[in-house]
Amino acid sequence: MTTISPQGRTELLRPDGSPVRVLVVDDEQSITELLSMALRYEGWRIRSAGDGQGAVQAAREFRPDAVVLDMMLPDMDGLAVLGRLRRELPDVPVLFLTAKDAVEDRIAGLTAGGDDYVTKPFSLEEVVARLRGLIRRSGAADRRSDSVLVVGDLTLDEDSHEVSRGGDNIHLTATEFELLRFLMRNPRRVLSKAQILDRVWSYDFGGQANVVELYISYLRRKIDAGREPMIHTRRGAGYLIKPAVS
Amino acid sequence: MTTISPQGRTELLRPDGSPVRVLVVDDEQSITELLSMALRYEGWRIRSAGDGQGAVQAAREFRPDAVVLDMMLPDMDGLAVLGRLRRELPDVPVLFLTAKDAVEDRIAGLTAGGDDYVTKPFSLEEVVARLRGLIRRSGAADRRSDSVLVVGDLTLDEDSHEVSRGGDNIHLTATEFELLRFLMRNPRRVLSKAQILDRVWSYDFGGQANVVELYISYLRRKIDAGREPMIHTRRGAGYLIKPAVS
DNA sequence: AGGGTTTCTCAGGGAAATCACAGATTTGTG
DNA sequence: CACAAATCTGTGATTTCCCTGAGAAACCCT
Repeated sequence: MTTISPQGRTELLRPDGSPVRVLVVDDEQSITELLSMALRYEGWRIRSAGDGQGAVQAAREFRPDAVVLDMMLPDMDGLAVLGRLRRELPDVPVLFLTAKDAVEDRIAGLTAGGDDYVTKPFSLEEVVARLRGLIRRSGAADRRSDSVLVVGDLTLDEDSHEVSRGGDNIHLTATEFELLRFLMRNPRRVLSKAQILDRVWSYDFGGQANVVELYISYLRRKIDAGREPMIHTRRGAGYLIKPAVS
Repeated sequence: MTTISPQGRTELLRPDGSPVRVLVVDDEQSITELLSMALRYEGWRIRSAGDGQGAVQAAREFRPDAVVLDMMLPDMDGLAVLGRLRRELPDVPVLFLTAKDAVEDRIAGLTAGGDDYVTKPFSLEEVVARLRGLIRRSGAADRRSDSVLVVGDLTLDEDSHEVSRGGDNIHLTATEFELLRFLMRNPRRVLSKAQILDRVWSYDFGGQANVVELYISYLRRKIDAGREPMIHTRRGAGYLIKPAVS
């Protein structure tokens, strides 16, 4: 089921109305903390583990609806952990975290069951979106929830990556797409440049903060060009998106 | 009966609307896990067994609509297992898994009754497709469901392996065919290279991920050449197929 | 054995995306 | 109105990703 929280954010709930449960497994504490924060903010219940042992035990006790699993753990091989997790939780989808350059060798066969993966360093927007997709498709959350975000006459389909405004198709690059998704998931809410940077860019991004301005500019050209603007600047505070008819 | 799930995926159901049941028998646990995940994702109910004993017992209790049976089991000869299964489940189709170099004529005799076989190492796309075919033809699922995929003016017949666009017949190699089938079974959905690799190439494929790019390139030459393109690249995300007229 | 076909690796070229930089523009303030 | 701060955007360098030609190896059929 999808509900609208008092703050206007949408969150997934299980069919019985209880919050979705996610287990996060990574040996770097900074990563588990980062992810836990972000995923709790989505309205999910989070448990984390720092090694394979702990992961298996947490799986047994916590009965998560989805797992985020780093493939590089200190005590066990990622595949071994996966096997043990599968025995505990046969139908639970897994989102793998892998190093950028290790993608090809070990992921083979892993995403076949409908699992998914993201490479480190990731952006939170990416992780959250993938997890939402996995949970949605696994049936842990109500299947009626679909993959299309709508704000005014602007739509964004998370499955097909298609964006259109007033019927016109709009092509976006990967970064533009993620930025717009973040805005559209928080309509009518001012998002600071820092929030956007933390959420849309990967956690190790070391560049200039004005990339956000730059990408807002790109988005405006594609989405607001010649139309009633939907993306607004709140000087000194940030940006927000809302339907054109205010 | 064939239904379209909310996500746009098609899944087979039995005439009474309950999910199709499949028993997977293999002594390598990695294989049963891989298959279980993939087949569950098709919307089927799965039970697995690791030897002949377990298979016979599971057949008795679980009453599957189809069986995937490795012919190399530790405790019994494959033929013996088959015999015992047949006694339990006289009309249930069997998909055999055999080593590449196994004696083919023996298998050929077995498949005469409407069964089928796949050689190891297999691709999931292959197993799923064969299984769907067996189930469809056995009558466990509604027979009205047919074997032709259609996207725009492009059609692909899973039985005859014929592909045509706008009336023109197109010859595809085996790999090209499986890639196109996978795309067409997920129209308008972005599929990552990892997903494609996991699904279309065999589970032990250790090669370069750019075979996917290469085969996409081959497909384009045959399908999109001189026409409105149907295969699209989403840079940084993957590929998708959709009708040309958008 | 031999020719045709298919699968796959490798590597070069090219296009697209990302980002830094800097100057232009806007906005709010006194 | 003038100024400063904040924001916007044009330009181009760099990086990343994708496409495809060429050829080697495996396979298949006769």
